[in-house]
Amino acid sequence: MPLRQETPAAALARENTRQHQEGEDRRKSRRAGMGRSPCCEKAHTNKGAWTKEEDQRLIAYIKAHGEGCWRSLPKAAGLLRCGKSCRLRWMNYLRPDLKRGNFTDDDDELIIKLHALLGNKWSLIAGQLPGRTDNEIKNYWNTHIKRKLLSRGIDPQTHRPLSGGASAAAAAASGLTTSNTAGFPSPPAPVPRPARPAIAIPPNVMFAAPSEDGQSSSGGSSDAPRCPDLNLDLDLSVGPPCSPPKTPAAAASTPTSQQQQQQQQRPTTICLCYHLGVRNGEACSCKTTSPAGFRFLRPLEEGQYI
DNA sequence: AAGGGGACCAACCGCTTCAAA
DNA sequence: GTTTGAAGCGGTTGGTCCCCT
Repeated sequence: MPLRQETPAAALARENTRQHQEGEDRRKSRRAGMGRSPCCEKAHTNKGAWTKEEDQRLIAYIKAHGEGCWRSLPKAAGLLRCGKSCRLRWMNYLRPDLKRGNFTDDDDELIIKLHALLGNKWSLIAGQLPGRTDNEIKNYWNTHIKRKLLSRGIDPQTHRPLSGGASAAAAAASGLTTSNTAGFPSPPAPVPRPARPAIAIPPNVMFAAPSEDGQSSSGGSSDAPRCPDLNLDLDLSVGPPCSPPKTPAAAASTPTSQQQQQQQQRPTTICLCYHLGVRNGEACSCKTTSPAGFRFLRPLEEGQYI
């Protein structure tokens, strides 16, 4: 699967070369076509590619003071960058625990399964792949895995078979998706904003393929594109189970106050996220912690799927 | 050898979420 | 309960590299 292997040394060399070639002029003009004014109030913040010196300053500062308070970091570190830019650079490129290099086939499959479960929640997916960043996985998805799935006849958004053969593949490739017909819950569509997933997956979670009729089919036939092999035992819930997800059509409509009331009246269940080490709000919206140490899961919102 | 086009990926923007005031 | 600002996230852009013709 590797298309372009790049060693760290090569990457550095490439980076240095690139930095050399990039002058102030290009830096200034680079974003000329893009939207609103920068997030930072400073007119004199640098943009574009980071220089080696900037990288070193950022690394040195974070080594000395740790991460945090990105807003004030640039000034403290002597960088003419906005905090967001510093954070991004650190998270996506400079962090020492980053793993560079190609994704393995196992990584591919894991990403595909996680995407089937979580949708475009790249940060959550990245959380299951140590050393990988959300940006990296997002790029990798868009450049490799999408194509891989399309070649298998699978819609990368819905993870379901494309109907209509080549024409459907072409449609998917052009950003169109075919309708779902198999009744398997699809991951949240990207637009509008994907639904917040309610469950976070630890790295050791095993996936078992549910078949169309709800039976496990982990050893089943294999040519057909497989739905995500999710074997999440959710029997931990206390009290009656949550209401089943509504249809996508229902999900599309904005909740009325009556719906919101009903939502509030739904029973609570134990939030797995708490035990999985997911930060508050990262995989669910629950906030409270019971005296017994459990956080309670806010039931799925309209249109949310697990 | 040169040019074109696709692939790759760093970095940006805009939006949402969250917590403090 | 409301406001505000920082942090974080996802979508998108555009420069560079590489392969093919």
